[in-house]
Amino acid sequence: MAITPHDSTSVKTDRRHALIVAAFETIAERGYEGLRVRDVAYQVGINGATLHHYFATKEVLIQAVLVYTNERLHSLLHDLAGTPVEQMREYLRRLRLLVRTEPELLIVLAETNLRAQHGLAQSYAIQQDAYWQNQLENILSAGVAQQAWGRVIESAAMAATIVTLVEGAGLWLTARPDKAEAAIRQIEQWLALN
Amino acid sequence: MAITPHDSTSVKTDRRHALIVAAFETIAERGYEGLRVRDVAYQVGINGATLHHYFATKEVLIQAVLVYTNERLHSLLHDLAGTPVEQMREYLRRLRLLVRTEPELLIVLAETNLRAQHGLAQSYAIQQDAYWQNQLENILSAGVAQQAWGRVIESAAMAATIVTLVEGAGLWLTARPDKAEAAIRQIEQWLALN
Amino acid sequence: MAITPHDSTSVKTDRRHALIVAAFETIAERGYEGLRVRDVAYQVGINGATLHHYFATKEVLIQAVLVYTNERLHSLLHDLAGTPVEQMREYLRRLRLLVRTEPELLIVLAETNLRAQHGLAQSYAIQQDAYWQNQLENILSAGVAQQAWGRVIESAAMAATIVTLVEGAGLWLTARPDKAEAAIRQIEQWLALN
Amino acid sequence: MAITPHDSTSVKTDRRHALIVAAFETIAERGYEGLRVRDVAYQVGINGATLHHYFATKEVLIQAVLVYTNERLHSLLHDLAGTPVEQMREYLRRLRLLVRTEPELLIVLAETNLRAQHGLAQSYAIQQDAYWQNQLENILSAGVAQQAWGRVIESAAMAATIVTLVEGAGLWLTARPDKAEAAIRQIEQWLALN
DNA sequence: GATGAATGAGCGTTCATTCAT
DNA sequence: TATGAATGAACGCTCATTCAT
Repeated sequence: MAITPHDSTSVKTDRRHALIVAAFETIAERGYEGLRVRDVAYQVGINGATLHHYFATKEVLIQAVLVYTNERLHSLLHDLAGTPVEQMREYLRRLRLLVRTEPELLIVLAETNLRAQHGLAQSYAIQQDAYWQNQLENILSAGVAQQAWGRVIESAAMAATIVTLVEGAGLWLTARPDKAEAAIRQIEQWLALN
Repeated sequence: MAITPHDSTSVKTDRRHALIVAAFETIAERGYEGLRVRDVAYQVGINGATLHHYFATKEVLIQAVLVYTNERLHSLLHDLAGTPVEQMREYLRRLRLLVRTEPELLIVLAETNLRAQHGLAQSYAIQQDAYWQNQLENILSAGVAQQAWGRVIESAAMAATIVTLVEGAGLWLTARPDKAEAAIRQIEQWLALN
Repeated sequence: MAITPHDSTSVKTDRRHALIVAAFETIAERGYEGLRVRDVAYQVGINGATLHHYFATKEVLIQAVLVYTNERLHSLLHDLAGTPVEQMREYLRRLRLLVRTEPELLIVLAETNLRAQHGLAQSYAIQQDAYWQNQLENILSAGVAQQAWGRVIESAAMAATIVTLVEGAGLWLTARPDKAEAAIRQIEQWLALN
Repeated sequence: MAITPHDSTSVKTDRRHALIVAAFETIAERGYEGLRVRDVAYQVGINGATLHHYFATKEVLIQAVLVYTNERLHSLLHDLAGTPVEQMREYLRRLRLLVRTEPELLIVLAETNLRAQHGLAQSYAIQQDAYWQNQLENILSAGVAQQAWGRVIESAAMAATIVTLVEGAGLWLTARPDKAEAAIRQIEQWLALN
């Protein structure tokens, strides 16, 4: 049987990751308003001071959460195969799953975008939002070339609308999760995917 | 005829209102995260302790801001006259004006709805959101009866979509005000108002 | 019998003064290294947070201690009457008294000057030191004009030497108080005052 | 002939010495108030924890700095040859050089003596100070026996004055280096060495 | 009603020290 | 010997709230 030494590098990475996730969950649950570094540390079973080994300041931790959040969000766009119609169908399928199993993601996204309106990490938020919209636009315009959507649509405007709508639904994922479902159904209708 | 001095009741009311407005503006600028009762008090020229004569706790002040915000928001729906088409046209005109001249309103709405996801004043937020959506739905269904929208629409879904879309745009009013304009234009297109 | 209401202004001034004195004494006893705002507050019987009502930051408190220290030190130079010889005699008498009854003053002066070498409040320290030296030089040169010192002295150099010597003695007031006495005796000898 | 690698004892000694020097320089630059063991360790290229292999506690490191400082200071008294006049001339020449090229030494001495007033390593400071004064007194009294100083001086008092004056000048080496030069010139004048 | 003073609880952060590897 | 990880105790400071005047 092979020796499987615990790789010390990954231990550190793991703990960093655990802290990011704990902070992420705290933000989802209590918002930035309720984020306390001590609590985050306790959640992963370490002392409040130890957290500063991994993240020099609270703000650095938050930035790591931002990256984590956008990575997860953008991963919904990865490896979409087939025709534009198939790609959008798959994308909306993933979105639906996300809303049901990981609503925290869209909540944290909302928290982050709102925070950006007050100047914190604003340019990063804008950039990530633009990336999302562009990716959708690419799929949509490919479909337009094939007259795939069953009606005339303007790719850029539709992409913007989808993004804004999903972001708006993210504001309500705890209190009114049905709003997200309604939004997704609406998108399906616009693209004649139902 | 007797002199009618500014009676003390209205003085109190005025000051309460001034405090609500100051809190509202602070939330718009810095978010709930950056709301300090002392700052609010200083903005209206009173001592931080004096504020507690008007609002027992910070939370009570915030609730008053909630009421104020929703009143202003719902006032966009007041006195809409004429046909459903005219009513929607007027409503969107008002919305456009709001976005340009008082973006704070939608920003505070976003802050508030997000906060409600963490359990604070959640039922109130749900109720106000439902009121907004219902009012729109009423206009839209009246239009449907007259085949006013140039195409087949489902009133309830359309009302929900409009509300969610505007709320989503509210997340971006500082960093990307163009998103709100795009959303409104999109709504006009759905309703064939352009 | 007259009513003697407790003047609220002086209450605030008194507490500010008490905090300055408490900080002064802490510095004398433990140095800047051992100065804790909480301890200072507790010494005057108030909560650590309350101290910040009177001094916004620790640094502001320290600056107030600096002013207090230099005022007390320079007060030794006030109202020196008579001939230059009499003035110096009186000055050294006061210095001797100070060393015996309030050695803290010269210790805090040493702490402060040393701290200034690391850049903190340096210009203030230089200015206060220059004032001290100038005042002495004025007396000494007046005496020179009257050939009062029994021998030829160079006023500026003598003033500088006296100041530096007293400051050096201040480094030892706890462990070797005799060094201050020796220094003063030495000065008397230079000026033929004994 | 066998290879004689840098034996481990001297490696350890070297590193200890490097740490002492680094601590010494940090104290000169930022005072005891600004001394951080981590910083000292990083300056010599080791981890903060590793420093504790060489010095069990911060206080032990500081004591080593004390010894180092006094050794360097007393080395100015080594190998003074010739007549008392020649010895004092040489001593003051060295002192002048020290002030210009290694002001840190007198600054750290001041920091250390001041710290001793608060009870830390007090007896050691007293002892070292006494040694310095005695050595000077020996030279001065030898000169007195030869009527070397051009005037009547009291060896013990003069030695004490010189030490205190130099210590006082040490308080100002950064902000007012001219004070040290003035002090040395004054000493030369007292001993008719100019 | 209005205020200055006061407070307790808590916050993000620092740092000398310990310890398993 | 050397280190990264971890910790407890503390620090300066903030803030909503209370209270006597």
